[in-house]
Amino acid sequence: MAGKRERIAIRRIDNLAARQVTFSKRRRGLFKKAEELSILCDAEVGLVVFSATGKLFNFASSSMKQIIDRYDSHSKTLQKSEASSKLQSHVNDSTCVRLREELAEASLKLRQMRGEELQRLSVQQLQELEKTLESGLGSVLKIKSQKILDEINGLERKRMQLIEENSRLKEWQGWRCSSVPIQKLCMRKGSHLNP
Amino acid sequence: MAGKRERIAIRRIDNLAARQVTFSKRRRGLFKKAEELSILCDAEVGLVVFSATGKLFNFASSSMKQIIDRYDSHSKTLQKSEASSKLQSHVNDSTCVRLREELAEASLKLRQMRGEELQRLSVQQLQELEKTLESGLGSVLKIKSQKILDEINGLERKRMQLIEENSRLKEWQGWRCSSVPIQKLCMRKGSHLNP
DNA sequence: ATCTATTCATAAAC
DNA sequence: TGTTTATGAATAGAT
Repeated sequence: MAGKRERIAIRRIDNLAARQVTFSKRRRGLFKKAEELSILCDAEVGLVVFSATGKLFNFASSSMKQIIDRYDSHSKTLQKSEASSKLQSHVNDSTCVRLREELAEASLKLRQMRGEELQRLSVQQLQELEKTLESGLGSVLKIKSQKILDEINGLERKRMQLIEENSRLKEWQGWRCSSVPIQKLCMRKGSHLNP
Repeated sequence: MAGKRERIAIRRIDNLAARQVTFSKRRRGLFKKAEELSILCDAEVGLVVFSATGKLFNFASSSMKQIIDRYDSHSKTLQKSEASSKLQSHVNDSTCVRLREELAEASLKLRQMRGEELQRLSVQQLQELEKTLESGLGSVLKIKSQKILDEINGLERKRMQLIEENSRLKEWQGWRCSSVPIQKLCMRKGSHLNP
């Protein structure tokens, strides 16, 4: 028979063998779920695990480098000094530096527009942001309703076309039933302006 | 009643709302399991997730910087100790290209949030943008009123301090006018608990 | 590694 | 978002 499973407390497993077994099982589960999340929800996921024995396991929905870079640009309290030697050369490239700075600023602004990291803004800056957001929202609403109207009009136009085509088909059918010679039928069919 | 749960296929969830709900739920589950693994098995775990909307979520059993550094030192098969300048510049170029792309995307998003270049967005995308803006606006308003309240409280505190100081000064003046010897005045002035 | 009994996670509905 | 419920999944313990 199999084991009577019990709930376990979340604290370090003392027994080495049990700990290793659990590590294997749960690590697989964790990586599977990480991948599922990235696929199901269109998210970028990076997962790095070092076992107690120092072995590396990792998963990245895109590439780990890209994810780490993106992470760095988000949590950009850190400065150039901390970059790994691999990245040093990039930092020394003036174009890259400028791009990084611009990107950092742009993503800060984006995050602020999404309502994050507002604490260090002054009341006046918040007021400006509020105005910007309100005006943006206004434009979005305007364009949205415009698009919806367009869609409705498009559908209406198509409906009318179908009605027209329908009546033409009915007319055709009427002529067919009354045994009109093909030639006359063709003439009639072509003369839209002369019903 | 609750739902009759069915298994779901692991592929991108098309419906936006369902995708967001699933993202929230599974993200929590994933982070919980990441933490449990690190505690149970004494492993070093780093997890980074970017939602489809660009929001960052992360967990690190120690510190993310430490984990990334350790990851870099493990995964560096391509050491740059004496890498050719060709390879260097290539890496640099591709980094720049990526940075440019990210910057372009970020500034497009910014402009769209400000209400520009909305024409090529679908109604659904506009709807998402609308939600984001509304939620951002909500946060801005919240933080703003919070800050204003803080300012008011600060002013009130200062006002009270001034009133207190004022009454002390008046008292002093009273003593001065009644020609109290300086010594007594000083004693009295120091004894705040004994007016 | 394989097998269950059980706990846990979560899809659907509200 | 939070809650509930029925069900699918993960996994602890045993083999």
